[in-house]
Amino acid sequence: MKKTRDTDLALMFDRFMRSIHFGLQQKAGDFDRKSVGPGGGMLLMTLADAGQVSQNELSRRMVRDKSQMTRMIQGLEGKGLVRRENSTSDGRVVMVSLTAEGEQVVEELLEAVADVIGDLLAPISANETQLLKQLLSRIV
Amino acid sequence: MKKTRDTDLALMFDRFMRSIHFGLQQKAGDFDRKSVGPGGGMLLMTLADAGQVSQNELSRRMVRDKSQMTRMIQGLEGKGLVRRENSTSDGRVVMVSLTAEGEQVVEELLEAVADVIGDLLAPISANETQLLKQLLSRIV
DNA sequence: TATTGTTATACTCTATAACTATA
DNA sequence: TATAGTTATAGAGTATAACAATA
Repeated sequence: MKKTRDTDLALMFDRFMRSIHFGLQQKAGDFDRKSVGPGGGMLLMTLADAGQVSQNELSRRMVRDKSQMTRMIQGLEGKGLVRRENSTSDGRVVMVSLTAEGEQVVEELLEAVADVIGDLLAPISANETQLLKQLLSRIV
Repeated sequence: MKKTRDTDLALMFDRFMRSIHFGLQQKAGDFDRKSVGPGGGMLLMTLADAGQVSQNELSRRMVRDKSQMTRMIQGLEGKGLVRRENSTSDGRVVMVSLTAEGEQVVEELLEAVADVIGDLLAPISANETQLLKQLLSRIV
C-alpha cells in the first residue's frame, strides 16, 4: 500500500473543491441567474452562515484579502443581493448582510450545492459525514 | 447549538485550502524560487504523487480543463521542472513527469506544505488526522 | 499609531470554443 | 466519429501597495 503523507490532504481538498465547482457549473443555469460566479457564491453562503458581519470579519472568514472583499461586495451590491450599512458604534466599519433577494438567491444556491455535495459524499455514510464535518469544524 | 448543513462543508473546505495558500505565501520566499505559483505547485505535487502520467490523466486528477494543463505544463517545462514525452503506444498522448530539478523543487514544496498543514491540523489528534485522510480518500 | 475600508495595478487562474492530429 | 492535446480570448480571482478616514 502506498504511503500517504499529510500533504496529500492538500491534493484531496483541492480536488473536492474543484469537484464542487465543476458540478455546480454543469447546472449553473438552474440557479446562477444573477451570475454571481464562484467567489460571489462563496460570499453569499458565508453571509447566510454568518448573518450581518463587518467586511473585516468576512475577509477573515473567507481567508481573502480585504481589498477583494470591497470588489466582490460592490459587485453583489450592484445586483441587489447584499446591503452595506455603516456601523453605528464604529465609523470605520461597514456591516454587510443579505437582502431579501440575496436570501432567495442563496437559497437556490445552497440547494444546488447540497445536491452536488450529496453526490460527492455518496461513498461514505451519514454518520461518517457527520464525523467529517465535526473534524473539519474543529480545524477551521 | 447551530444547525449544520452539508453545504457548510463547502465553506470549510474552501477555508482550509485558502489557509494553506495563505500559509505558504507567507513563506513563499523559502521555497518558491522558481515561482511556480499555486497552480504550478498543485501540478508538481500531483506529479510527485502520480509519477509519469498523461496530460489527460492530470486533467482528470486535478479536475481542471485540459487546456489549462497545456499552459501550466508549458510553463513548468520552460522552467525545467517537468518533462514531456510522446507516448510510444498512442501518438496522441503526451506523458508528463518531473525532472530531477522538479523533484528537488517539489521536495521543498512538500516540506513547506507539511509545515503549514501540520499547524492547521494541530486541533485534532494524529488518529483523527488518519481518519480524516481515510474518509477523504474514499470521497475523491 | 493602528485599524477599516478603498483604489489601482499586475498577474494568475479559469471556462469556452475552435482547431490539429491521431485513433 | 471519438479522443488527446493546442491555441486564443475573455473573464474571474488574487496579492500588493498606496491611500483616506476613523479610532
